[in-house]
Amino acid sequence: MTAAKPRARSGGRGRPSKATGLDLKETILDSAEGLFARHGFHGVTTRQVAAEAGVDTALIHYYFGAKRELFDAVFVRRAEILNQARSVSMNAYVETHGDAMTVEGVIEAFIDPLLRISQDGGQGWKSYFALVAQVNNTPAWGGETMARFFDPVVHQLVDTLKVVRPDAEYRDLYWCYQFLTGSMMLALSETGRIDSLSEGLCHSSDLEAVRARLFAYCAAGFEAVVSRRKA
Amino acid sequence: MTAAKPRARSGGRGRPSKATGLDLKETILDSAEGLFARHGFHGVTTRQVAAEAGVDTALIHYYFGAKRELFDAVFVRRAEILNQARSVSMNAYVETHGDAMTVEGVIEAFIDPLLRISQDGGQGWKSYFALVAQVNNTPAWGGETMARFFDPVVHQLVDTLKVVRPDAEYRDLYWCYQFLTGSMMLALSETGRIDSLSEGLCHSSDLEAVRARLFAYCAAGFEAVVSRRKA
DNA sequence: TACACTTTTCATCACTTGATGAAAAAACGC
DNA sequence: GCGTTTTTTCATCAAGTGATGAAAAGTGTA
Repeated sequence: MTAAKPRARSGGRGRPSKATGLDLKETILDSAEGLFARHGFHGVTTRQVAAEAGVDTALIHYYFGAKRELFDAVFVRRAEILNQARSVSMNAYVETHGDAMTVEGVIEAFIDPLLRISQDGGQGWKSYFALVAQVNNTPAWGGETMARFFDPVVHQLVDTLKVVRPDAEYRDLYWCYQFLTGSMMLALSETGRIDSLSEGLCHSSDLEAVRARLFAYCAAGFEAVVSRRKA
Repeated sequence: MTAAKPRARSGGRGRPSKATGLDLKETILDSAEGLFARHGFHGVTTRQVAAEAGVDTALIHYYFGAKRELFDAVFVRRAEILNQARSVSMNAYVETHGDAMTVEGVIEAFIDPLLRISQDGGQGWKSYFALVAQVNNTPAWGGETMARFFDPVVHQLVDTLKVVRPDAEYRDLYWCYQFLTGSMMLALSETGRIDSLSEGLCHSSDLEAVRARLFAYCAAGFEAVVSRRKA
């Protein structure tokens, strides 16, 4: 599809295209990311990745080894950026609000970085979120992969929520997190389903609409579960 | 794994194994369902399906044609049962409650049939829900598939909610439905992620715990979005 | 038994898959 | 320039892919 000429390098501008190998590596990761996001791990062949990156098949194995290692490289590339952004956001919220923290505020600090990155980060990030959503729903090996990369920041969320609502049970917090992540991931993956379902009334690419509703939605659901259990 | 002997028929009990073809067809669908649910469409080969069903590869093509048609047969087999159960449940709720309908009641009538079926329907249904969840997060062809089978009952939900909250905007209703379905599908697919995340505190197979929280969670989120937009 | 019909198996095809070793090309150090 | 190392291409392999036609086995009907 987006076929690249075999030897088109880094824009032909600025530095005299010194780094020959490194940006090809990134190009391969970009192509793999988009394809994996659309068709899943097994739905993509190394030849497709190579073709879209404008590169020989063997080069993929030269840089990344086996196909699964390529996938992991795609997954890990943005995971750390993501985790750091969320962690920073939540820490900032805790520091600036102190005793005035609210459930909705904490949830917003947890989700909003992802929305913002998706809005400002270009197509690569959108593909990545679709990829994560897919992995999240893969029973076979998705669970371990998600846990390996995203457990710490989730625990940070749960612990912060526990500070805001000290009488909440951890069981409830974890269940509510699961509900939250289901909604969030589906929104971030922008499947386009809501577009046809609502007959054009909503657009899954309209993350501003998500922002205007998701925080309040999750926070209210959250409070309801916690208080109901308390009663 | 669950290898079946090539000629083990319908339990060896009761009728003298008259229906030779039809129950083999079901056996193939069962095997395909489980494998597709775990590894996705592209992660499964017709040979694997045949092996687990204890059947020759060619028989799959004899009954279902191409691999994709097999997948569609798996998908459609339970979709109608599902839709009817939900439709019946919602109609019953509307009839029995009339003016006393609540948002939470409608949502429960929409979700609870799925939870009940998953609890009482055996492993086949659990696999099926995992499969649907996976399709729901597949950008390539998942959207059309979901729309084709599940749009009507969703519109029924949205319309009923509109009756309960006449001043709500359809845009909000559709967005809230998307949040709801993200949570619901993740819960139904029982990925096991919450088990390790909560360090044993929660179990994704515990649908009773889901029932005790999800309805209230979604309903409260719902009311919050609707009333917030009104203000 | 003979016949028609359906179901199941067997053998195989044309093609794709992930992967590799060796050669070629490019980049680098001097 | 020259030797070395890294990067990229080429040719190819062994295994597996979905699919099919023809034969075999089974089933029902006279």
